[in-house]
Amino acid sequence: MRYSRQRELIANMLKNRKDHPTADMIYASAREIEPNISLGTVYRNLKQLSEEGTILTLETQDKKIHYDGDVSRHSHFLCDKCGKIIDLFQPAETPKELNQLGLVVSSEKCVYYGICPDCQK
Amino acid sequence: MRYSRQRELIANMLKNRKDHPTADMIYASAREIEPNISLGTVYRNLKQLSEEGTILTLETQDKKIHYDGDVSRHSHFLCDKCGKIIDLFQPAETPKELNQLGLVVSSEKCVYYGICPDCQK
DNA sequence: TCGTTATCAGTAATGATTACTATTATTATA
DNA sequence: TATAATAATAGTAATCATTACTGATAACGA
Repeated sequence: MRYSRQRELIANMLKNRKDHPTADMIYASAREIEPNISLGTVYRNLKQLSEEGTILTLETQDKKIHYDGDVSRHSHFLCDKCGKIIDLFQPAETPKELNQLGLVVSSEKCVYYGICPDCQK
Repeated sequence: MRYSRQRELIANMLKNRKDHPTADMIYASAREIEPNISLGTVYRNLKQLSEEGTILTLETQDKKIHYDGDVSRHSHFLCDKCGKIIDLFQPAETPKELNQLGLVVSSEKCVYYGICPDCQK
């Protein structure tokens, strides 16, 4: 993969913020620094960076993909009402500790990613 | 919520199958029994049923929502290559046990849902 | 049985994401 | 350092899963 100023900008922006922005939010921020960057470029690079493992994705109920520049091991809390995303770093991931953070948890979704036995052949 | 033949059909179909179909897959199956059911009806009812907690959703990388009629506590394995979804019932959710199932796990995503402190006020 | 209204079928609209194309920028190599 | 090969880009059009809309139908309490 070749170097590109646009990709570097996008990656750095994600590393320097603690929220979980969508593509259009990143596009808006990137425009302030690189006024001619296009939305397609943002999408393409977000896809590349996430496939590389440089950033993470978070598929939520709002039909938009949220991106996370923090690839350290942590989970997320998603508010069913306002859609807010809260980082959960260990060891705050037991029902007790979640309650102590003031979070009322109603459900939990855990997904593992990798290669299945069929595709390993 | 009123009774509807269409909603009952959709719910029953999901309860009776062990895969994780998308809306259009459910639409196709439903058409075989209820030939005039519309795609909009399928989407509307899937949304209602999942908001109720009768069924679960699984947001994957393929941009389609997958539905699961099994609401018992379990996780999922998602193959990065073929997109296959595999149910993981406890206690098969430790790295060791996942390996014993022949699954090479490269990453893991855990999300909790509920109401955040702000929205509880 | 009747009135209210949730639900439906069918279709149009939405909107996030991807594809396309001519141009520009990176990088390996002479 | 100049050059050729080709990723990557900006700008725009297309895709397609999902939602919204509308007039007709069906559930169900009174």
